[in-house]
Amino acid sequence: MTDPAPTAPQPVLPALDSHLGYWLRFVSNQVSHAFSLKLERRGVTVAEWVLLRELFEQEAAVPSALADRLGMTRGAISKLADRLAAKGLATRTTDKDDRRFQSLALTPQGRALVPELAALADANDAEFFGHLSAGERTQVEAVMKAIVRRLGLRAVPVD
Amino acid sequence: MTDPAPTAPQPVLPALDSHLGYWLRFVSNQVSHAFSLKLERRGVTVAEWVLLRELFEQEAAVPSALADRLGMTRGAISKLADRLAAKGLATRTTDKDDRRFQSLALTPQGRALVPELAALADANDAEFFGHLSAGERTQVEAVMKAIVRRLGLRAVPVD
DNA sequence: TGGATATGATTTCCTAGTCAACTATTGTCC
DNA sequence: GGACAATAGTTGACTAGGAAATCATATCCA
Repeated sequence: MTDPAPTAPQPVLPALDSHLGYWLRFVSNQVSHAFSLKLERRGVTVAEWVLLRELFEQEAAVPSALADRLGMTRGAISKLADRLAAKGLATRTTDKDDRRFQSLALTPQGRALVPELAALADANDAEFFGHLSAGERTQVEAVMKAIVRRLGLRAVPVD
Repeated sequence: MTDPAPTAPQPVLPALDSHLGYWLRFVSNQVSHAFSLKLERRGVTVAEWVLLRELFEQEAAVPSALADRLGMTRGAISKLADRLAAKGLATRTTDKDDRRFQSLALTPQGRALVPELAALADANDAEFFGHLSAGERTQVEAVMKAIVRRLGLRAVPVD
């Protein structure tokens, strides 16, 4: 660990880009950012899109279950629901039987919007990954799924 | 586009997890989150780590150049520098010749800390990707690098 | 019945960014 | 030489989220 060269005072670090995580984050950030720009033109954020999509498939959903599923806090869901409601895309209704519970549901506008946003998501994915060969695609996807499985990860990635 | 089945009112969306970007973000988020937990124990955030690392290699750096390189605004760098200074990890000095310019540099504590954090980064990467075969690693890395190159992306991924 | 407890949602405070306005300094060019 | 443009950094208003306290409702059980 001696350092005889007077012109090289600091030890060398392992290169940042030697980490696979670095490249993943790099690409992933760019993909997300590009997508957020597309969504922005429709007045929607990525988090909002994720929630809208959940509601589209569930018809009506309980906020705390959504929080679990999306890996967000209940507080965050609460505010997100506020925003969606303000935009006229979703509504809250409190459960008749147990008034602690709410259910969130899409408005007709919200329901109409989701497929359009889904098309943007498809386009975005194609933009970044469409040129990959089928082999590359499945290989990368298999590796990612294996990691998820191995570590027992859950939760839809939001941000 | 008619929908004859009364029990299936909504059209089906392309599955979210059919997107490669979905899996990338999923894994990438988990990697980042795990890393942020490790850093937290040393009282450092991910953004701070990235900046510290840059300073470690550059000896002294101009804030606005860093902002460019890290894909952050000058305002963010300014506040980040505040925090690093408050923690005694970096210092600001204004350029003698052009007093608009500053240069940021690590303090001895900052310099001492970086290799420790780098070890955490190594450990984190190994935790998620260490079990991959050399072939898988290089394959995934090659695909990511190709995407970066193809789209002419720059900027170190921070968040 | 009614008080402790549990649970869902909201609210408040905090952090860490962006954006845009602002300050300070330097350079330009008449 | 002096007004004005350009550039670096800072600041303030705003946004989105997390953590923890709080509010509302329901359940349990003595």
